[in-house]
Parts: sequence; C-alpha cells; structure tokens
Amino acid sequence: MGESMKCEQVGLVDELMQGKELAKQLSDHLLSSSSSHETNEVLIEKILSTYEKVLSMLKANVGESKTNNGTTMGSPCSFTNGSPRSEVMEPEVKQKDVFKKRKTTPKWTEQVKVCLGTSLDDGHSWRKYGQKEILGAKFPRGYYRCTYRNVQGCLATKQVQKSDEDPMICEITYKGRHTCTQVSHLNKAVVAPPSKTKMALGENKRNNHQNNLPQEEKTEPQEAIFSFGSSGLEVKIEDLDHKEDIFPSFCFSSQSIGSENEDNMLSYTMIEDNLMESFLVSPTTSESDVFCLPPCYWGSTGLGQSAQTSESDTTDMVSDPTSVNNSPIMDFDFLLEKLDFDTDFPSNLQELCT
DNA sequence: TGCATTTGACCGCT
DNA sequence: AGCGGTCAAATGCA
Repeated sequence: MGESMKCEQVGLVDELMQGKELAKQLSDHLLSSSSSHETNEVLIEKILSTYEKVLSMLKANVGESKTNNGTTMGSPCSFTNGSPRSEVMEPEVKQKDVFKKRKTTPKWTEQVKVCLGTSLDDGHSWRKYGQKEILGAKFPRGYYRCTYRNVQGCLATKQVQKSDEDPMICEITYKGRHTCTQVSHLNKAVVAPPSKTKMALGENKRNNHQNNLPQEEKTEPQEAIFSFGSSGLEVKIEDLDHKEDIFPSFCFSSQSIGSENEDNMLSYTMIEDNLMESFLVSPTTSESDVFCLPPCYWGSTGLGQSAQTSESDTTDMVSDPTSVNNSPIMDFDFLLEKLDFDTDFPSNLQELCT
C-alpha cells in the first residue's frame, strides 16, 4: 500500500480525467452531425480503454484490500471477487502487471443474474454444448456457445448456473464477445408500434424463437419474460450483490401498471458490455425511434464493476457489428423518458410476449 | 434430414 | 490428482 497506492490513485485520477475528456469529445462529435463514424469509434475505443485501465487498477487494489466483500446479499454467487466460481476477477491480474497485456487468450467476461421468472434470453442464440456438475454447487452448470460459432466464427460463450441458495436466480457468466450479426432481427421482433410503446421491455418475441434457446431456458415454468398478468407490471432492477449506486435499483410502476407482483419481478444486473451490445440504440440494429431493451440489459450506464474487458476486446467492442459503434450512449434517465407508460403499456407488452 | 440437446470422455490448468 | 471446460458421438425432435 502506501506509496504504490498513492501512485495508483494519481493514475486513476489521470485516467478518469482522460476518460472524461474523451467522453466530452465524443459527446461533441455526436452532437455535430458532421462527425464521422470512424472518429466516434476511435473516441469510444479510447474511452473504453481508459475505463478498462481504471477498472483494472481498482480491482487490483480492491482485490487486495477486500477479501470477500462482494457477498453483501448473502448470495453465494457474486459478480466480483466474492464469487468462488466467478472468473470476473481474474487471478492473473496482479497489481504489478495491471497494464501488461495478458498472455492468455483475450477474454471478456461478465456475469448477469436473472430471475428464472424471466427468460434468460439475452438477445443471442445459444447452443448448449455441455453440462457439468460443479463441486459445491447444487445445480449443474450449463455451457452454451453462440449458435453461429461455426457459421460466423462467433466465439461468445456463456455459462448458466442456478444459484445454490435461490434456484429462482440464475447466474450467467458470459465469455467472449459476439461477433455474429444475428441480434438485430431479434430485437426487431419485439418492436412495438411506435405510437404505443416506444421501448419494448425485453425480447419477448424471442420466446417464439425458442428453437434457438437452450432447453434449460425455454423450459422454465415461468416462461414469459414479462407475464404482466392482467393487473400490472413491476420491473425491478437491482444489483444483487452490490447495494451501491453503481447499479441503482429501479422500480417501474404506474397506476395503470398496477399492483406489485413479486412473480413479475425481474431482477438482474446489468454489466457494461451488455450495455455496449444491446442497451445502446444503434441505428444499424434498431428501427427508427423504437427502443428494444433485452431484459438482461437494463441498468445504468455506469461502469460494470465486474466487467472485464481485455485490451483486444476493447477493439472488438468497437468493431463488433452488434455493438454500439457510433451510437449515442443513452443514460437511464433518457430511457425512462422514452418509456411510455400509457394505459396500453402492459397490454402491449403482453401482446409482444405472445 | 438437419439441427439441438444430452452426456460420457477427454484435456488442460492448478 | 482433482476440477472445470470442451469435445463429440448418441439421441431426440420437428
């Protein structure tokens, strides 16, 4: 600690300042219609790289000073270094080589928790390639890879495991970034009539696309993502592990939406790259002013504290056709504004679900 | 018939 | 050696 901590704090400030400046530049670019995609991409890449550095530095510090502080919810699965099975906190990232490139294959890792009352659909097609009993875990872990792995060489994988303590909670660990281009049509599938609902609350239509869904996901009893029922809807976004405001909790309700129903509660944690891939509205993947929001992708646009982005992946992030590219980064307030809770809202969504 | 899932075997890492 | 991750043959389903 001591001197090295000071140095790193200075570095953190520097990086954050740089990130801020870059973000400002990007903002200016986005506001000026004359800015090129390339410029924006470069800026995004720089910003992400900056934040990656900061995250790495923070994690290196936190990882040393904090032994197991990630289990604030009492959950055995944590997004951060608290999870014994998590790869989020990669052990090889030591403080002294924080800025060194990893020798291992670049890997981008994130975790998402989703109540099983919701679909685990995250906007991608997954193919199960394995299942394994995990030591100390009640439930086996399912291994999925992108359906388009062979066709498009998409190397994205994910692991799905039910929480030991709460089988209704699923822990999903994503690895790798989707390089396939199969997302957009799925998002479009849930597009609501613009005059009614400006933002679809999840890829409900994907439930009709179940051929691409792993059985584990599509056979969950509470299949409908937002089975809002006749009376109402409550969507609750909370960070299951961190009560901090990095991922604040949101509770949508309106008079028309009606009563609170725990069964309809959706809990999950948004991780930054999910945002980058789907939460952001890309003119290339979304339609006009309609916002499609996969259920896993709700949350703030803050940095996902558990997201792990390698340097090479940062490049991917920009080049990924399904990712943000030159799209403006929307904050949640903006999305809330876009969310039109008129009286047709629940019914619209229900239509979309079916 | 083609695609997805299941599951035992194998491999690599620690 | 044990464990987690992946492979691939077998099986199921539409």
